[in-house]
Amino acid sequence: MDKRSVAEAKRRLASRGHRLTKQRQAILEVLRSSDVHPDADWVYREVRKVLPHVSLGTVYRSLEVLRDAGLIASLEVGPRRRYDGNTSEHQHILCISCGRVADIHLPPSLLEELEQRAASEADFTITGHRVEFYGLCPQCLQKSKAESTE
Amino acid sequence: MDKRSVAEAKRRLASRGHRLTKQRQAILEVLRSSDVHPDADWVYREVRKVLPHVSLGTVYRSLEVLRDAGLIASLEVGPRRRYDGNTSEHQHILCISCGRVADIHLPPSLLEELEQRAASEADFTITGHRVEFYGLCPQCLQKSKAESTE
DNA sequence: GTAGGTGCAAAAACTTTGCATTTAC
DNA sequence: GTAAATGCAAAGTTTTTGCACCTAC
Repeated sequence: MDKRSVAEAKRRLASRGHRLTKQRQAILEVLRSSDVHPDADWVYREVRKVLPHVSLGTVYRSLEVLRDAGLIASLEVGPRRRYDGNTSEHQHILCISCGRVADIHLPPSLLEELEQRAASEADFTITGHRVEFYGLCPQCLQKSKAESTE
Repeated sequence: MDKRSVAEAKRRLASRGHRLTKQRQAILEVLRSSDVHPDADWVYREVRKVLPHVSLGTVYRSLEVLRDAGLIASLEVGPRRRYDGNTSEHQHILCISCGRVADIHLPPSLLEELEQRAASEADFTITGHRVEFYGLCPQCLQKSKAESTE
């Protein structure tokens, strides 16, 4: 993680009364250098390669703090909570066969229309949305095709 | 639950090698007569009013079987899995303050456009989507307004 | 009659928490 | 220096499972 990123992370955490510890920095680095959208346990196992004594409790606590500070994002595709080092607005698609998650970028105008429609339907004040897709990734599609022609 | 519904449930379950037990029928009735989008434990407590000896394990197993048979739907807004007796295509909005879930109906054309956009972005074969919103329900909006003017 | 389902209780899976000690600022 | 954070372990919450007995078909 470069100097600028460290400073920015420190700033964002400090604004909420938190600190950038080496554990949190390691978690950030692990998440930002991967695109697997992992769960807490995966992060824990990766961080332990760098900080062997980190605890699972710290990973859970740090993921929450980092997410509240807007430094990472969380998603709930599937049964357990997963995390994403990429906080820019984007959507996900989950492979129903292998569990892999890929990124998708929908046009902001379409998302805006979505929220407007929802707002006019419900009496709610909308603060956010979640748009996810399910399907078969190219590899699993191949596999299922191969199996059906056996 | 009327005769027709029972027959339909029986048919759907039978097609997958399952049976319509009195426990499953009670679970279906509880879900269909409510719009709270409850979790397994709520269903358990409701069903126990009718069948006092039902077990939580049976509720979990039945909810899965009923969902796989298409007789109910599940949603993952929030930390635990919730269920919906209404299986017709619709979306949900979750109140971030009180946890209440309300139904929304987006135009099919908009959802279609969404899937088409996603399909053209990812290499996946899309089989489904999940569109959810977050916000404040009218009651909680009132409350937060009242608090901020205190 | 029999495959599928149930109740019960134990276990698994995931996440949170209390506390003495350490550390970032 | 001190408030925040950590490691460790224990506990909490939600969900799944093994098994002997039951029941829908």
